[in-house]
Amino acid sequence: MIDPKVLRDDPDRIRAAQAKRGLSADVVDDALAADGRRRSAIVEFERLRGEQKTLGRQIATASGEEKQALLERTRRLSAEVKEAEAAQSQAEETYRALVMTIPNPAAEEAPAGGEDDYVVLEHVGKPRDFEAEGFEPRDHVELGRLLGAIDIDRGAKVSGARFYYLTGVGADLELALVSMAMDQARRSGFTTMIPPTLVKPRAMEGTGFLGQAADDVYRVEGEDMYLVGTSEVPLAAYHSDEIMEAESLPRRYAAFSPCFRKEAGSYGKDTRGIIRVHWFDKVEMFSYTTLDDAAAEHQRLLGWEKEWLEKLELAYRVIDTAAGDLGLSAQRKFDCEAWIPTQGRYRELTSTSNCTDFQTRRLDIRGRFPDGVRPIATLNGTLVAIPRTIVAILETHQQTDGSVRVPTALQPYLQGRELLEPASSR
RNA sequence: GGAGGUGUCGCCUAGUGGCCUAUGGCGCCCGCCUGCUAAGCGGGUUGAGGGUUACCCCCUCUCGCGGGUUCAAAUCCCGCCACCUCCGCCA
Repeated sequence: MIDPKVLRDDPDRIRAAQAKRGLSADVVDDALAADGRRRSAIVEFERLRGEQKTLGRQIATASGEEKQALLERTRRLSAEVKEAEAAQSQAEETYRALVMTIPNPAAEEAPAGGEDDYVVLEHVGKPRDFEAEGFEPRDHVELGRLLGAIDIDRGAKVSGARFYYLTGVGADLELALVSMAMDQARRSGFTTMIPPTLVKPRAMEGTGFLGQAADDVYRVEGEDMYLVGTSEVPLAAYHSDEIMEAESLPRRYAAFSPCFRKEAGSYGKDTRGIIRVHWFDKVEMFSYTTLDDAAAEHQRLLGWEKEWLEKLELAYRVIDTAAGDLGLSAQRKFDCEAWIPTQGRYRELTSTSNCTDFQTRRLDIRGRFPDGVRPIATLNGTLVAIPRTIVAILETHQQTDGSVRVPTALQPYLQGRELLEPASSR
């Protein structure tokens, strides 16, 4: 949720922020009007309630006719109070519903515009030149089949399109990547976590996934529960309704969890392979810190993501996502996109967002500072999203015979294996 | 899933319709006293919203959550949630 004070005192700032994302500013005016109605409803209720309390105290000590007269008066008043209270909660609900739809204003540094208006910040590593090496790279589907690592056909048979089995060395690869990621996170000061992935609406809404993003979310039939699309959700909600001691910040968590996404609206996109799937496992980094430190923490998260990709010896670039592509909660977002040889382009492998106080306001998370209780910031960043990382590793490190070289840093997590070889040649 | 119990401030706790504007203790903060420390003494210490807005101040809400009864609810009634104990089931 945006800062209600900013909305009230400096609505032009929110209007400009809407424009930068390519959104209408009408909601700003609607919200301002609703805020006015809300405040007058509060004043009216409090006036009546105050009167009721005053008279109530008199009744307690009055007697006889005086008491009867007071009772007569307060009986009517009681109904008015009830009415005013209902009007107040109605007005607050209307206001809240409007404000909740307003996205986090993008950072000044974030590029304006939509999906295609990102800015490339840097390239790291060089995409492997298969032409110069004189062979046609196989795609991950074929490599996965050769290695006995990915079984897409049976995934479809059992669960449908966009599902897969990781088998044999594929399963080993996931466990290795997860262990390696958790090791890195632990060394970097993160508390490792295994969070629940079925959550109540509050957690979903608090992290900004129930608004226009709700289409992409699995809801459990017959229960008020959702399957999370990222462990950002349970990690953000972890400290909901809490006041965190300022000196305990930054607090960092790294969670391993499955992620579930409907992928609504992506029909026909990435239908081949495991680039875009309904379920995958992920290790996610999550930080709680002060608003002053948030931008610096964002750079740290990006730094850990880069360290990770470099250890996997992948070529990638970093982009600064444009305002319109930020999602509801983020103020700024960096994506690390790895080069996928058979696609001839960079694809998102990790993504890190600075959500400033947007989620903490919704989840009632604050910090206790020497000068009082104030909002704090949350940030999230992918360490490893398994399927896409497997795609990048297989395709990047493949050899002419279909075997795949294991990046040095990963070898200790794969029983020392330096090479993954096709099942038939073993 | 069934039965019973519990839910009050960071923690413990008093509180059975109006004198609750919620008690006391611990912890914490400020001050006094004091060779130092401890003890002692005095004061402060939930959070949110609104009025006003430099500050002060005033008001409303907040006793797990939501309803209801009543002129008036921490207190009475109903529903829900969480935890504890037991039973059932289960990895």
